[in-house]
Amino acid sequence: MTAFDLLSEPIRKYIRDQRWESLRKIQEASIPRILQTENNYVIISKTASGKTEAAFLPILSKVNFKERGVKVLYISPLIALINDQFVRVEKLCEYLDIKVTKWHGEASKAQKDHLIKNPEGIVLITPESLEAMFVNRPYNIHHLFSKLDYIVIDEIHSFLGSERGVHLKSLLSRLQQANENRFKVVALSATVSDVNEYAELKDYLGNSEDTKIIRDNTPKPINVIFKYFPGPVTELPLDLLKDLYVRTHDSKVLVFPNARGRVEEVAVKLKMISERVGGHKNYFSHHSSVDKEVREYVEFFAKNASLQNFCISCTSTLELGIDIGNVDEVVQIDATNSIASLIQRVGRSGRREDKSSNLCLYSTDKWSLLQSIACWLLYTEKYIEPIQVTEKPYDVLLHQILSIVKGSSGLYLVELLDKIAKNPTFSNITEIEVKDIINHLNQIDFLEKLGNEYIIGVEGEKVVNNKDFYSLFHTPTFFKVSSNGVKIGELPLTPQVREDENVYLSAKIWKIKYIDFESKKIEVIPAKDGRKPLFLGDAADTAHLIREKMLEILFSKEVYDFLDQVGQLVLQYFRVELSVFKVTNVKKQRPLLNSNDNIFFYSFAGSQINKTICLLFEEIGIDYRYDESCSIFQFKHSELDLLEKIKATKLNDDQINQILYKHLERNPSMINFSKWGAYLPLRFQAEILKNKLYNFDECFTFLNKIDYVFNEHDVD
DNA sequence: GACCTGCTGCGGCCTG
Repeated sequence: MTAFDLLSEPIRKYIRDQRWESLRKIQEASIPRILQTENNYVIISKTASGKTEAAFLPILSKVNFKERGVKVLYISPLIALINDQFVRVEKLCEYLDIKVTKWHGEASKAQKDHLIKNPEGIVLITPESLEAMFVNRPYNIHHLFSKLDYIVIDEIHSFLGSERGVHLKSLLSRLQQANENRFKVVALSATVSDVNEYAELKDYLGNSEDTKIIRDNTPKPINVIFKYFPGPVTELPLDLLKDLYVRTHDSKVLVFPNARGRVEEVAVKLKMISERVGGHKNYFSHHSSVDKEVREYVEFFAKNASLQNFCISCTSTLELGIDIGNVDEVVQIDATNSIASLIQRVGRSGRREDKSSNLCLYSTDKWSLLQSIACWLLYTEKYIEPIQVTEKPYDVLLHQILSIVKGSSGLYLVELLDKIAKNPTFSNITEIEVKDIINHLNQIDFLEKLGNEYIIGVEGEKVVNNKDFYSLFHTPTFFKVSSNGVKIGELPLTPQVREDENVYLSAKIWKIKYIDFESKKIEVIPAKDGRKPLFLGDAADTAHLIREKMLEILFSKEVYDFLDQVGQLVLQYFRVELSVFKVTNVKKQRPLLNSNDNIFFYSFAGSQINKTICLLFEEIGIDYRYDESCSIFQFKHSELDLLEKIKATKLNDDQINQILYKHLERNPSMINFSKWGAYLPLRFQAEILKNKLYNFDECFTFLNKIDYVFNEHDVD
C-alpha cells in the first residue's frame, strides 16, 4: 500500500481536490510511521517542504475525534504562525468536520468560550497561553486537555536550548500528568543538523525510547555571492547600498542587517535611492519595534504581491515560518551570529520545489567577512552550533513552583514535592535543593504557609497576578511612537530621543515633536532627513565552533571561488597579516601579538569562554580591553606572566562560587538576564551564571589545551 | 553598535 492509500477517505479527497501531483518525500515517510506506530516523531525537513501536512495528514486520519475533549494540541512559538497555520489546518479539517480553535492572547474570547462549552477537535496555542491556563483556570486544563492523543510542536528548534524551551518542556510534563493516557508528540523543525543532537531532542520530548527521527536530507541548490564594501559601524557605505539597490530593484527581497537601527537605515536609504531613479516604492522595515499592525500589513503585502516587487529589511522577526510567500533573494549584511540563523534565512528564498535559493552576503569589515565565510563553510559541511543544555534550570523551577501553587487552592509540601519529582524537566535538581528554594520563597513572602498548606504570599501575589508572569523572558518598556493618532512603532529612551530630533522608524523619516515622559509616548511628524534609531541591547553569543573555523580559514591556503575579487584580496591580506604567527594546529594554538607595550590575545573562542576569561582577568586585577566582534583581548606587556598564571589556575567549584557571590553582591543586576533567577537564593543565582552567562568547564579546558604562538618579528 | 518571542481579568466605554 502506498502512503496515500493508508490515509482516510476524506483526507484523500482533500489531496485530490488540491490537485497535488504527488505527496512530498517527507510526507511519504511520515504517513505510514505515524499511522502505524505509537511513537513520538521529530520531522526534520526544509522550510516549505510540507512539514505541517506531514504531521496533520496522518494524525487526522488516525485520531478518533468523536470522543469529547480536545484531541490534538498544536503548540507554536509565534501568534503569527498560529494564525497562518489555522487557515491551512481549518481548510483541511473542513473535509472531516473537525473544529479548529485558536487560543492565544489575541484570539477571540467568544471562540474560547465556545470551546469550553464544547471541548473538541484541534487547538492551536502558545506556551504562554497554556501557562496562563494552568495558573488561572487549572480546571480548564483538565476539562479541555485530558483526552489528548497528539501534541504537535512547530519550529521546535526555536525552543531548544532556551529558557522558553525548558518552560515548554515542563508544561508538556504537566499536561501529561493531567492525561490518563500517554499522548504522542510530533515535533517539526527545519534546523536540526548534527546527529549528536538527536539525543537532546528525544530527551526533550520526554520519551527517548519511543521517539524517532524522520528527516529529508535532499539538498537544495543555493547560489551564494559574497560582496565586500568596507565602512564604519556607524553608517553603511553608500557603495554597498547602491550595489544592493541595483541587485534587488527588480525582485522580491529580504535583507537581514542584524540590528534594528541598521534595518531602518537600509529601508529608508534604499527607498530614497529608488525614489530618485523612479523605482518601486515597496520598501519596508520589519522588526520588534515596528508597530504590530504595520508589520501585519507588510506581511500581507508580501504574501499577496504576486506582480509587484518588494524589499523588506528585517531582523529575525522574519526568520521563522511565517508565510510571506515566495522571495527571490535573501541578503545578509555582515555575518549571522549562528549557523542556525543562516539556515533559517536562506530557507526564506526559493521556497518552490523547483527553485534554488539565492543568497548574497555583504561584509563591511574583514572580521565580519571572516565570520561570514566561517558560517557559510560550516553550513555547507552541515554543522550547527550545539544546543545548550541546562542541567539544573533553577529559575524555571522557581517559576513553575509559583505556577503550581497558584493553580491549586493550597498544597501540602509533599504534594508540591511530588509534582516536581514527577516532572523530568527538573530531574537533575535534588529534593534538598527544591526544599531550599521553597523555603526561600517562603522567606521573601512569595509563598506563605497556611496551616500545613502552601499558598501564594503577599509579595508573590503581586508577581503571579501580573500579566508578565506567563513568560520566561524579559521585554523592556519602550516609548510608543505615533503621528496624529497613527501608531508607528516604539523607541527606547536614548539620548538621541529629544524634541526636534529626526529619526527613522517603520521605513519612514520623522521629526520628534513631543515626548510625554509620564505616559511614555512620543508624537512625531513626517520629515525629510534624519538618523537611524539607536536601540539598547547586547550582542548575541557567537559559538566556539564558528570562532575556531575563522582561525582555520586564516591559516588555510584554500581559495574560495565564491568570494568577489575584493573579498579574495581582503582575505589574502588578512592571511598575510596573521602569517607572523606560525599556527600549525588551529585546535591547540592561539596567536599572541607582542606590539610595543601591549599584548593582543586572539582567543578565537566562543563568547561564553571569552566572558569567563574576562571575569578571571577582573578577579586577578588585570587591566584589559576586550572586543567581542573579533574576540581579541588587549593588555599591558607587563601583565604577560598573568596570562600563564590564569592558564595554570584550576579554580575549584567553591572558589568559583566565592568569586560569583562577590560579583553578585557588588552588582545584583548581573542575574537580570534570567527573569526569575533574581528571586533565587544567592547560591542558585551563582549556578545560573555559571551555566548560562559563563562556562568555567569549557574555559579551563580551552585554556589548558592551548599554546600561545607569538609573532616571529616585530609589528608596529 | 548589538535579535526575538507572549499576556489574564476586570472595569469602563461604545454600539446595536
